[in-house]
Amino acid sequence: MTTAPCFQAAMGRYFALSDDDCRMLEHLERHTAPASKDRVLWLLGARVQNLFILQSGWACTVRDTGEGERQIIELLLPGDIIGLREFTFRRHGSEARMISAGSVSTFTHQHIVDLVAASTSLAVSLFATIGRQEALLTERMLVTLHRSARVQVSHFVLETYLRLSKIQPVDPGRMPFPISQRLLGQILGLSPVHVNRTLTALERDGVLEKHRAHIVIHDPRRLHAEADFDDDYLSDRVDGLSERLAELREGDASFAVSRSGS
Amino acid sequence: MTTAPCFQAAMGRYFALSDDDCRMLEHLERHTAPASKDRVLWLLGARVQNLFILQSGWACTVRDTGEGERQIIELLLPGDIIGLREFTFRRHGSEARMISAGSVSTFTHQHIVDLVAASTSLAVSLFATIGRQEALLTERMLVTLHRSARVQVSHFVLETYLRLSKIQPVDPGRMPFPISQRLLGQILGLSPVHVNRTLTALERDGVLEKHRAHIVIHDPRRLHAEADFDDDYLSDRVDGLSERLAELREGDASFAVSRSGS
DNA sequence: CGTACCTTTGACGGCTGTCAAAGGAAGTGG
DNA sequence: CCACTTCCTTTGACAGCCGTCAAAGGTACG
Repeated sequence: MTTAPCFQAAMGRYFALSDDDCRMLEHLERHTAPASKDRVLWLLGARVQNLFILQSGWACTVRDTGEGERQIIELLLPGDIIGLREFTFRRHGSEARMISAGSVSTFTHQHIVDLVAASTSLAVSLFATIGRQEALLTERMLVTLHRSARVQVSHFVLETYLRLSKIQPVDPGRMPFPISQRLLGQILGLSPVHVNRTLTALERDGVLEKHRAHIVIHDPRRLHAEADFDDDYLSDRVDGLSERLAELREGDASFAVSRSGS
Repeated sequence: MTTAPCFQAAMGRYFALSDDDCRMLEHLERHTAPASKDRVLWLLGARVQNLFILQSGWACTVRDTGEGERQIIELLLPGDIIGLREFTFRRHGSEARMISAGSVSTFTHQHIVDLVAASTSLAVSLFATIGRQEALLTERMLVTLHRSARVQVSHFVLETYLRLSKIQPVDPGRMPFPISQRLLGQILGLSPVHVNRTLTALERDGVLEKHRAHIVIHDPRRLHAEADFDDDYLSDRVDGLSERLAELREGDASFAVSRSGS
């Protein structure tokens, strides 16, 4: 039951947080419990209530698409917040479940409102977080719609490698990857058969080597080229907002004042 | 230079806004100017600075995908805010441009910070807005990855019809639709040739009839079936948050207080 | 009246899905 | 420690949706 401030680190990626901000984030991570593989965090159609912070292990949100097919919408890694995109909805439009065993912190959607009310910088950090998650989704869509299966697989592996590297050092020669070929197909919208053919080809060409729960990246540069990768969308850089936050903190409410009515 | 409170109406979809909130939104819509067809609002890679409220006309955000192909990421209709998903980024990961002539209100990303600082209910409404935009993207991805071109086209037309209907009455027999077949292909990830074949088939079967700038929906119910449509993701219903906002407004900061202690 | 863009149609090819079956690897219970 | 079950991986054959290429007709606009 570690209380590694996983989420604090993630939220602090965009700009420095105050001590008060950190205390509030700690509060969110207070109720942490282990979660087994395949543990369901919420079901499709369930009333929105709880959000989660993934402390360890991998998770995903997923939708069934008629005819028994499933599509993974987002892959969540440690430090990610689960449910932010849906916290203003009445009911969940997806299912959320653990991919591997791990642990999650639980809190309610009303806590998010409290956070937003209490701290502008945390609110903006949440916008930054949701924006990054959406950028992942956008990039996935671009790749799945316009690139071959080979590029898709390469792109996803590299993206995941880069995301993981942000939260912990990762050895390209042995990167954690608890994703079966079937699941990989559900992430990319490919059939498991074709995923297998693609992986076999990538292994034959010495690009990477997928094992049951890890991947060997033989040549990161080669993979980068295979994936035709442009990593702008993974950037945590924010611009011009921290300055504005500082001004607001110092009482310059030039705009905010004008609201309360002349 | 109308000051139709287009955006206020959109922001008020989730829960009632106070007079102060409305005044602040008016402020955002102060600088409104006409925008011609194909007017570029920002370019890929440009520094993030301005956001826009689409007062009239249609717009989109778009990405080039190598090899001269383009993918429309989101379609923006009157009342939509343009740039919210990227306002915490340093540079734009997309291009934004007008699809048809219209008018837009312009303000800076720092204004969003001011808004969030000044009003919790507006901040939460912004989260609701960004969440709905992301839901559109998710649904588009599910349909494009797993359904035939026929379903994709039907789904998109119906979705657009329902979105439009939320902001103005729409006659199914003559719905505005300033989208060329080429553009429709860029939205769905299909070739213009195949879009044409699909539309031809849908017209032959009496489902709809696309003209240069409008669509005739012969039988909405039939279209609904063709699209295998589930409109949950278009819901504006929010749950449990307005109550919390009211409590906070009345000074109940039970959570916010507990943060700084024990 | 010409230019540019949009729409339409046909032929052809390929990437990827489906179906089917067999071999492996991991976990379970006796 | 072994049988059994279940899931994952692998391979082959075949089909189909959709992209590409090409060309012609239509429509708006200057």
